[in-house]
Amino acid sequence: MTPITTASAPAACSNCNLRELCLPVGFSAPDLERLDGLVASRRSVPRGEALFRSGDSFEAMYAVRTGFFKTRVMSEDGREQVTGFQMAGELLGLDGICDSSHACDAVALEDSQVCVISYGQLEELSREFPELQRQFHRIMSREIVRDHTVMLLLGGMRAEERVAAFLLNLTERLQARGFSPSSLVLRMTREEIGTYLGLRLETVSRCFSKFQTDGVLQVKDRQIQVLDQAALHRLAGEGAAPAEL
Amino acid sequence: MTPITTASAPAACSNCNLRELCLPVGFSAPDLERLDGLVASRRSVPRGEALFRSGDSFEAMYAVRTGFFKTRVMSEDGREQVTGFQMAGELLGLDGICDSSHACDAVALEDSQVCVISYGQLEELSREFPELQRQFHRIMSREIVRDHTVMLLLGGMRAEERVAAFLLNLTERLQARGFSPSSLVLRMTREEIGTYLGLRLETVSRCFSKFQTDGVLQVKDRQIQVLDQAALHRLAGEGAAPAEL
DNA sequence: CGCGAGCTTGATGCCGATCAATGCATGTGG
DNA sequence: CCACATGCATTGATCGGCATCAAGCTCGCG
Repeated sequence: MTPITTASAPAACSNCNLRELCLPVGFSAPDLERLDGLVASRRSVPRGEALFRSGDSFEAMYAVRTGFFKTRVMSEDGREQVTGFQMAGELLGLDGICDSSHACDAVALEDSQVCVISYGQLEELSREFPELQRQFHRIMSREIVRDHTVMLLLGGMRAEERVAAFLLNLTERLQARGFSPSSLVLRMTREEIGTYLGLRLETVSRCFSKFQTDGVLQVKDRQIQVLDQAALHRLAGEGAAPAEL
Repeated sequence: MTPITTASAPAACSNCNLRELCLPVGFSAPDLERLDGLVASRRSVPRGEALFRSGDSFEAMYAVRTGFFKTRVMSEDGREQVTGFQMAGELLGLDGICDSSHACDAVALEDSQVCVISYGQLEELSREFPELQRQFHRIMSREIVRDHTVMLLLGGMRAEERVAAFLLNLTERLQARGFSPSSLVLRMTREEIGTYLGLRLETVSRCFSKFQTDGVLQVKDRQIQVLDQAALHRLAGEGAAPAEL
């Protein structure tokens, strides 16, 4: 159902530069090699293609190696809700475990590459390596906590707060990957942002414009400069926390 | 920080009538006894008290044995978002794994009792019993999928759709526990429902009234009769699915 | 009995959806 | 190279759903 390019390379966690963000956090060099069996192969997903779709049988999980994804669920009447954006080092497919078939679509927003992680392998290695078991649980737990934060956002925040919180979250994650916290390129359209935040694309656009005239942002298409991070924090509802960076 | 009554009883999964809903799904009788070490103790939580609070250090998870809970997150400015309601057989505390401290509050909506499940124990037994490992992963995965459904609801549905979907979800879960799908007693206030659904309590109340005048529900305080389940499905956004039950 | 918590119902107003027009890239085929 | 289509973004005008404010009700309880 998804016959997509399958580029096989000598996949290995032990020499991957994402290992501090991904599943093998906290592994020492010797153990790391034992982990290499975890990643069966890699897979390329061209921009716009789905890595998996709702209903696909669950066979593996995927760690983003390069590129950018969105996940989305659909309602019966065709409405789309984006449930998250995933970048390098983040795991996709956790939704598939509970009933052996995926519950959402994962779509590449740019040409991407993922590591294919067999769930069966992960189960086995988890029994052998408590550290891996623990880390996997942490990742699932973090996803739950993240979802609760989004529920808070969708349930009660107004448009400007949502957009500010969204941008802050993006910059934090980019920063953890070594990028500047003040300059970013959006990988998604205004509509996709809106569908994530429970807003229309026009509202997202207006927020960007407002933030720009207020001197908080510099917006040029998808290129964003954060001019006043403290203000962004304030807008997102945080109690005037002084940015220490 | 939460010195609450600690009623110790001979806790055991093997003779628990919730074992088909809870962690030990699919265990045969002999293995079940090995699982009894999982539940260290039970704990009673009076109505209105917190089982744990955001920031509490994470030491264990909890399976609801009797009673009813809500979980909630707070924003810095004091707004509350209810992230879920939990009934018998459901697990609380999964949010605590990711950074060893809880990220939400769990509050009893009526006098309740929970089984205390040591996370350390669960890790160990998971290595020994692949079935348990699998079931635990399924539960976390299901929580993620559930959260995505709520995001869909909060992101795009209007008030009546939200309330209808909420009621349907409740009746389904009650039915899985052997209760009637057409008669239920709400354990929570209108305000708590609203805070879950991203609505004000007045709006929730108006929806109930509307459903009643439309002949879909019979509402008397917290006592709800579902008169037309098919209509409720339609209202929740499903494409006129004929209820086969 | 009186008080307060929770619920219902009505009147008004605001935020963001909706509708609509324009601009601006990029791509495509004549 | 131009004419045209297409996708994405911006901006304005109007509208509607739900929040907000307000009043009164019911019920349980000290």
